[in-house]
Amino acid sequence: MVSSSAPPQSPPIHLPKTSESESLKKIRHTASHVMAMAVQKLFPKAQVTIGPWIENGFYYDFDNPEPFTEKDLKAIKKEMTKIIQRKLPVIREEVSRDEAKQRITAIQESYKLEILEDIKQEPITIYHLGDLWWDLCAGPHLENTAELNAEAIELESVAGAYWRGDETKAQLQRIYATAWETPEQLAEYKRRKEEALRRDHRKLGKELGLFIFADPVGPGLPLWTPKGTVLRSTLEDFLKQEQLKRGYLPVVTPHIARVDLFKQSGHWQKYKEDMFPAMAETEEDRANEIGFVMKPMNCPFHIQIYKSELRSYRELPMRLAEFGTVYRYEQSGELGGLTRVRGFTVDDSHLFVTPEQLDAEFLNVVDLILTVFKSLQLKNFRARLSFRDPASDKYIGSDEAWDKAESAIRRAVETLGMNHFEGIGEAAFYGPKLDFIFQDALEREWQLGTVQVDYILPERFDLEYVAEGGARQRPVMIHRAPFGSLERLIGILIEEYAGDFPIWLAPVQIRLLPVTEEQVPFARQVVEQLRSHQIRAELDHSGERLGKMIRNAEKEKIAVMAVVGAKEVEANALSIRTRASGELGALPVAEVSQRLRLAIAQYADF
RNA sequence: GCCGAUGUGGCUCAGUGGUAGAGCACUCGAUUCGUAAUCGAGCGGUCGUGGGUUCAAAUCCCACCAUCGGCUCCA
Repeated sequence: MVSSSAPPQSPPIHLPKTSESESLKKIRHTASHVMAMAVQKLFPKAQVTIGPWIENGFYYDFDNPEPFTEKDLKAIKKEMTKIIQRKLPVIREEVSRDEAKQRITAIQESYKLEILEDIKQEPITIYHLGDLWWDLCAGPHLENTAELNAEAIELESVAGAYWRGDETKAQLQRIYATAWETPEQLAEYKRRKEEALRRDHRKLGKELGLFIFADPVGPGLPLWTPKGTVLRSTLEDFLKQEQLKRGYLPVVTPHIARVDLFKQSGHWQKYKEDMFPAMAETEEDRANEIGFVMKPMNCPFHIQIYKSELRSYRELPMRLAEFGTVYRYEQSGELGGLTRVRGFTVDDSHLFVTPEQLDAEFLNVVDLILTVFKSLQLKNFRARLSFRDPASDKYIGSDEAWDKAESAIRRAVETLGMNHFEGIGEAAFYGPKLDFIFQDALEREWQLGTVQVDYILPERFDLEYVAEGGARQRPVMIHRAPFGSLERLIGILIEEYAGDFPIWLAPVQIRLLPVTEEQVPFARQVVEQLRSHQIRAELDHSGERLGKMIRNAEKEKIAVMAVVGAKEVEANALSIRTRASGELGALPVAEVSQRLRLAIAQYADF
């Protein structure tokens, strides 16, 4: 249905996350058991594994010879309703480890046996549904299945999932479901999911004509339309200005380089499989790994520029910056919209600093990143200290270098008193990071900005500077990208604004709507006048009626519309209508121009 | 890469074995119009691609490609 008015406002229904509600925890634990029991009733060959709650519902992983279908979900739901109606008491029982083992062996559930081995404490708790079904579970649970409301439960989707999240292990069938206290809550949850779909950047990107993907070009390789390119370059210009103020030096480097460059940096050894295959002239070259590859990162290039001359301590910190487009061969199943692509542009910079400058320079970078987020009105992010996993061998460099780098990041975060959490195992292979994590419309998390402290690449590339007094010393590198990826940032921004960009970012800042053809010459002249002030103005010359032109502008989410009729021509004025506030009445052309320029300069509304 | 679903004109979708449909968009004509759709006509599709089954395939089967939901991965 198409409606011109805002949806009717009903009293808001509070939807807590599972972690915030004891009641939902019980409901979802119990619902998950009921679902597992239903599945085993209908699919006797299904083995149960785990079935935890998640923030908006729960899932359960089964090992079943056949994947479940949509039809199966309906049948399972029906069976669950029956179980609920049987009013089975949920009984908690404590047993010894041996007892638990015996019982599991008796019902031949091999996955459960593995789970039992992981449970450290004793006694082991078991929850029964009447005397018909039981599962190892820590609880808590409802007291009776009848406390579940079958009308407030929905089985949402099936998906493959690896046992223990390990791709070398068996692939299980996961059923995602949700359960609430009341059907009204379920309806509200579904409404919000649909709402989220409306702001999905893939949908809006198509509707607003910002970017496309083309089959002949290839997956994960976005093409930017004129409107999308305005967005991109506006963001680029904005950051370039900020960087200019902070002493960054622009550089430009090529898209490809010899394999050797990445052998020296370590990328080839670690990420060969994730790079586009090398371009080799002969099969012999290919066999010897001689050739050129698309760059997966910019750092080795910037390092070459640093190395091209003998550097003095007087030149440091040296901040080399570039919007560098990189190419990574992401797994096919991982691609999605603009958030995960195979070619993307990093607002990259590499800072070469003395060890003494490190702390201050790190703080400068974080300050820049926070300034950028503030200007973009991005508030909903979390800062993650991405450190190495001591148990993994995927890193290069000495423990000492890592310790130094990690403590530098920790010091900076403490100095700033910034909210943060630690992500062990989230570090880059050459160093720890401070990452800024955002959510998309579907509540999936993505890394945007990042700052990394690196003692290791300077070592690998034998970087030096001449210190005061003449001694050769090794600089420290900071890798940083406030946007992270321009593509991903734009994806997040589209969803954050739901397509309603602030004026300074909007591809079209004002559209003139002439009431009849009579006003077209005047409107054309006004458009030219506004454009001469760097305002992105355009004219609707469709010849449609006013109502239709407004409708089109609204659908395209044009923030400021200017109606031009006979009266306006007479008064050298524009009747302004904004998406946000509706009709504002007639304003002199000069004032409209002035207000637009102010809004643009201050990242504000009209 | 793995599991599952989906793929019909530019867009949104209908069409489950018998000569390809609708709305919007686009083009043309009429209308010159004041804050979310003026009326009429026309153009447009080898039904993702390639094989197969059949007298006959958008529809059934196989493979591949792409997209979506997950899993795994993410320098």
